[in-house]
Amino acid sequence: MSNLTLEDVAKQAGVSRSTVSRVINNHPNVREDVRKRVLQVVENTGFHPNAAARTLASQRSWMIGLVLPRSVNSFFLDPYFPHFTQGIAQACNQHNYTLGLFLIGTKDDEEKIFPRLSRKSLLEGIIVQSGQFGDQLTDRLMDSNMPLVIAGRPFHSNNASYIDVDNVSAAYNATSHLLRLGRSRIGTITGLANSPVSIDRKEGYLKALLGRGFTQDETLVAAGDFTEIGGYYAMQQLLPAKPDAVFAASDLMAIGAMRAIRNSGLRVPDDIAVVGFDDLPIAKLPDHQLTTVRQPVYQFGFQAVEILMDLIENGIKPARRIILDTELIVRNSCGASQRK
Amino acid sequence: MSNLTLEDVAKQAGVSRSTVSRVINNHPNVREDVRKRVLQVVENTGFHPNAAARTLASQRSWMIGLVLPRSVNSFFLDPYFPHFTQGIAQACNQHNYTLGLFLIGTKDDEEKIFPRLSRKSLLEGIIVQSGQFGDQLTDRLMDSNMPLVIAGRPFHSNNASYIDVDNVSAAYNATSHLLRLGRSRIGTITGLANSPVSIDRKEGYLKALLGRGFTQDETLVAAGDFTEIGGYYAMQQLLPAKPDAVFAASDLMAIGAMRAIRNSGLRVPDDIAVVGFDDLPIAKLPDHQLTTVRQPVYQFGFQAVEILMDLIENGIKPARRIILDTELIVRNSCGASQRK
DNA sequence: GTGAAAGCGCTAACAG
DNA sequence: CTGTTAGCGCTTTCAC
Repeated sequence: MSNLTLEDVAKQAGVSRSTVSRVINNHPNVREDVRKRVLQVVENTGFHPNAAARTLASQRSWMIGLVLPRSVNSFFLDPYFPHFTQGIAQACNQHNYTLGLFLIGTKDDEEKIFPRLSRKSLLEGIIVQSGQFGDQLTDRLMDSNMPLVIAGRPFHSNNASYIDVDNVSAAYNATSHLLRLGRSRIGTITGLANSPVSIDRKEGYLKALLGRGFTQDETLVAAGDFTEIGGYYAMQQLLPAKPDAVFAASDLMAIGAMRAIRNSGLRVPDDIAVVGFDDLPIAKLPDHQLTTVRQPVYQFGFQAVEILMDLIENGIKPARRIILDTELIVRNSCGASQRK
Repeated sequence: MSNLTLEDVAKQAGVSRSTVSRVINNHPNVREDVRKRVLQVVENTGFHPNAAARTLASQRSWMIGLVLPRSVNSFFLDPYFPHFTQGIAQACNQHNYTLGLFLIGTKDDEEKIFPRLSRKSLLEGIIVQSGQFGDQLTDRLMDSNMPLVIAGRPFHSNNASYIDVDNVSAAYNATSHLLRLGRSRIGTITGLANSPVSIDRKEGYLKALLGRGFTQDETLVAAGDFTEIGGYYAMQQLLPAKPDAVFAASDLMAIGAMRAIRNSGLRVPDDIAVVGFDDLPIAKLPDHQLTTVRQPVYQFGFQAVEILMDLIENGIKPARRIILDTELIVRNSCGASQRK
């Protein structure tokens, strides 16, 4: 099928290999009729340049990688990731890049895959999902001087480029909203322990409470893991503390929490108001009507790619940092509608 | 960092480039002490072979692609896909292959991406999700004589390799189960129109009904699209026909259907029994307790890769066909537990 | 068991 | 504007 080479096309078009190369790479300095003639042959023969040869000669692979470290095990549980991936894939399509997907399952995988990630001959750049503290892969990637964009601020941001939302103020706003609605025993369900997202969201939550003169109450804080079931258990843990509201660090956990609340015979939002984080499509289902912090997940992925392109084209320093806006979407689960 | 070449390593180890090549490729015919010496240098220098050069010289890229055609727009809505992708990714890790992800969004994407897929210089093989009828991409891929595994039987299986579950008997069993429980007005919510999965599952459903002497009743058939909301609407459409059971072609649709049933003031399973398809983690949530057909989604992905490896190593003919087993998982939504 | 040499198919100066 | 000429870094005969 496609064992044609530049040379073959050149011969058929009666020009040199270089000219064909110029044509397929859209270089100027080719006479219009020659260009047409070559294009014609390319069309007729169905010629496509050999990717490996092109990469080798030009030192550009037109490929980037999306890496999900081991600690991010919710890839297939949290709808967040498919959306995020979708944004990345679309941006790649638009920029004519190929996307490599690296889901790290085990320590072993990590060892095997790392060399593939860090050698420029395969990837021109990497987007890595920020994970938990102690995630060595991210650290090693940061040291590899590959163009790298971290999705979500990393632990040590030593000059690394990343994209994030302002989790602290988002959580602050969400919690403040509950306070304004008159709730006074507000709990929180945090995300995966030791991850920057979780830490930041908890910080925003606390800031709102302390700012209103409340004191920190550890019985109102429960650890989740970003999963629905994790939210369910965390809520069960919270119930004895008699909260009248809860801020969950993800929609999935908020939904789990609502389930736990209802199972215990209480009502949402009458007895306990709930606010989530993400605004995934499920949040707006009539069953949930979840008040939540909307973050532009798709955009998040899309822009991560654009930052990466910038890094690739213009060098990795200075580090680029982008903070996307969030928005509080008020539905019924927080009880706002009932006050009117 | 890694601008080292074989030549550099060779020099440092006092051998020739070929020998180093043999060592890093685990070829026999290298004296043990030489091998050790070379390995030592490789270790010290952190040498990693250039992927592009290797691909060019050996004509092997050690990379496969996962392609989701345009008609498969539920990638980020249906948890099915992340699970499937996870299986593929794990298998790739195990076999030391790199996975390329190609999410086709528009006709334009398709045109741009197709050449990347069909030239062997980038990918050694492809897994494509079977989509709707008229999905040109899949047809073109089948014609490209690239090693290709279709996930879910394609429309025209002209000698293509694919992996699937026996949707007809799975649906037959699910429906028969409802019949055995005494239900007599069983509706179905089909998947995306014009897709083999949907057709097969509907066929199994009908077969069970007809086999029991029922006649086909079109008012008991509603079209969904594999989404939750699609299942919801489809169920609303079904309600006037007063079904006492419904078989949905996916868990997500089954969940949407249950929501519609409850919203209309009816109970599951008392008034209407529900059976789904997939057995995703959400199916077992206490809210749903969904009786469903379990298909091994992760395995599906994993084995798709293994078939592909076989195609790559041993030639694409004859076509390989694998049908995975399903299992009916009985929970509460079908009403089985209440009969005892 | 090891080295020399010839590519793999393309890009990119450099001449002309 | 076009062709010639070197590579890009590796694999793989083929001698020795």
